[in-house]
Amino acid sequence: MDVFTDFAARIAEAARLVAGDSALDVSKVTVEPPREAAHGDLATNAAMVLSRQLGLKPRDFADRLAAELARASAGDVTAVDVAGPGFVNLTLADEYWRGQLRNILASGEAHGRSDIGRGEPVNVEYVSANPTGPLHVGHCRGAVFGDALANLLDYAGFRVTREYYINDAGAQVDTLARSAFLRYREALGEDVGEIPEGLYPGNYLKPVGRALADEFGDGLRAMAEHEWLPIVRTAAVDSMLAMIRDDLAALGIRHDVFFSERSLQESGRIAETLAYLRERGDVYEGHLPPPKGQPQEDWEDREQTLFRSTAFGDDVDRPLVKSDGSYTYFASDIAYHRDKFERGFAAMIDVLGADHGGYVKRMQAAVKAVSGGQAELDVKLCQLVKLFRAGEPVRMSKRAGEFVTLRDVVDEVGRDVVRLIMLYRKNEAPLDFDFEKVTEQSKDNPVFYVQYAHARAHSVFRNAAEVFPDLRFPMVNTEAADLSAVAHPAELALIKTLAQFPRTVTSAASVHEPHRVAFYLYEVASSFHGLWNLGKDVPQLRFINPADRPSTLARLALVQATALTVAAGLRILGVEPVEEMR
RNA sequence: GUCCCCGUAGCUCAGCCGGAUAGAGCAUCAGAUUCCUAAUCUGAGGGUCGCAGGUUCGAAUCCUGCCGGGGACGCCA
Repeated sequence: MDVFTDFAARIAEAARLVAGDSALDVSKVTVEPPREAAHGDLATNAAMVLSRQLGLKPRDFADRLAAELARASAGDVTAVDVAGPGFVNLTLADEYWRGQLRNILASGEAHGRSDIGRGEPVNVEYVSANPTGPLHVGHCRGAVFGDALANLLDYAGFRVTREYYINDAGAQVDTLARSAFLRYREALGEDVGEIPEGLYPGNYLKPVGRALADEFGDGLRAMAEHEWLPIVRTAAVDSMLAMIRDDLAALGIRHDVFFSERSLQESGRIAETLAYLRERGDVYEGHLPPPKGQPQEDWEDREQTLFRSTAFGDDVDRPLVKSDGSYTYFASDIAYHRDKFERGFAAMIDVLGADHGGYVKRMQAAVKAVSGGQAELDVKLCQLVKLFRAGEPVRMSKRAGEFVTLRDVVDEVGRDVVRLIMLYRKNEAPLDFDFEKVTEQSKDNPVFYVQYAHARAHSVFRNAAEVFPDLRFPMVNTEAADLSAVAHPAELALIKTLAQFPRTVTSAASVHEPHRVAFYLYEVASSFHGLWNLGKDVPQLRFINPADRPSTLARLALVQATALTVAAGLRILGVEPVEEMR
């Protein structure tokens, strides 16, 4: 059991005993590492939080709580202090921390795994880019974020489904089809000249045209558009999706479900959903005030089909049917999220670009409406990534078809670099991505700093195996190891940092913020590199001591716990923990 | 006009479901290598946490209003 879970239980028990109330509500009690190391190893706010409901002064309750904790945990706790407004600070015995080290080693690759999710299903939808071309760099961040979040939730015990919504029903895929049809004619030998404005100019449609020519010969050319368009559209969308899957695979991303918007329409699910909502009074015919902001030339007042999102916290009601009679994107999305709910997801997460900020309230309103308040949607918005090369912004022109693709970035700097850099920032903060900087091999590059900690640990193992040829990775038999040589404050500090991993995972998972894991890993790396360097000043602290096998084994246990913690964290982020960097 | 995000050290950013003297990296300055990888480490200086109120034992963190930056606002998805 990790230290925080352990002592949360002990403190709750002590508090109930002192209060003489076995049903005392301890939900607001926290156990955390104090900011100041001088305050000990653990601090709890129990006295401040509980004293009011007991009619006691915080300090008085704290004194009694401290005495009880000192009594009940005598072997594990070396000091209990009451400080400030009523904090109870605990200092734990070195042997307790060595026990934590033993626990970490026993957990092995599963260190930090937890069951706070209790196997509950969570649906994480991410990427969901239009299937009209290759993924560009803008998709990168949401892709990596969504994937790491899914990993994180999985590690915290949720049953995660990774989902991609294919927008294959709008006007854009028709444009795609027309663009592909042009390439088809080109493949048949026609000179099509410049790709007209409004069609997709990219070369990536040429293979689609070629494939159509191979399959149909010039058979499509004789058809009317309404005949060839569905055929070409299907072929083009399928081809784009295959390309997108390839791009995602290059980033180490694989979705469980690809969900087609068109399938919703064709199965009548949208109409059915709107009927359901209409029955409940959440869909009605009405008028909307003109949109504010940018004046819209072609706006005209008309009666239309609206979703009563204001009943669920949105600012205005939202249209569901366009003037041409087709459904709005929002209408399909409502049906889609209803489908998620009916597939058993009460917890949904959508990862979107920051430009979709205006969409959040209505979507959350919709999820409430279609689930009868049973489901909750969290929308994670990812801010823009600005590309730089040696400090100079990289210019892109989408119209000319000149944009940096996700593949370009991955091919140039590597998947691990892309992933860790994208995750080394809060999702809603903008991110500068400099091709030069992110591949720099120095400590100001967190990718290398963290990777190197893991590689360095394995370098130690390799060296240890030369000194003690019977040893091989994993170096330490957990049960048998005598850890008493691990006693220096810097070594214990590293254990304390490693012991925070489970807590980091659960808190990051519960707030849906994978970047916390990335920052934590940097902290572990820093503590480890520091200890390594201490071996220069204090040779006895070196991990490998040829003259002293027992202490070497104890140190190797610490190094191994570090390596497996870093590896576990990196795997959550989807980064490969490398064993050597030369 | 309304809504969302951001505003913390010279720079880039953590910390934000309330906790004690607000942290890290870069940059600056001063140091460490007969060494398990110097791709590293140690130390120093550097702050009205945008501003003003409020909530409370306690606010960078929660609430309200303002200022500044970005984004969104029926028939794009």
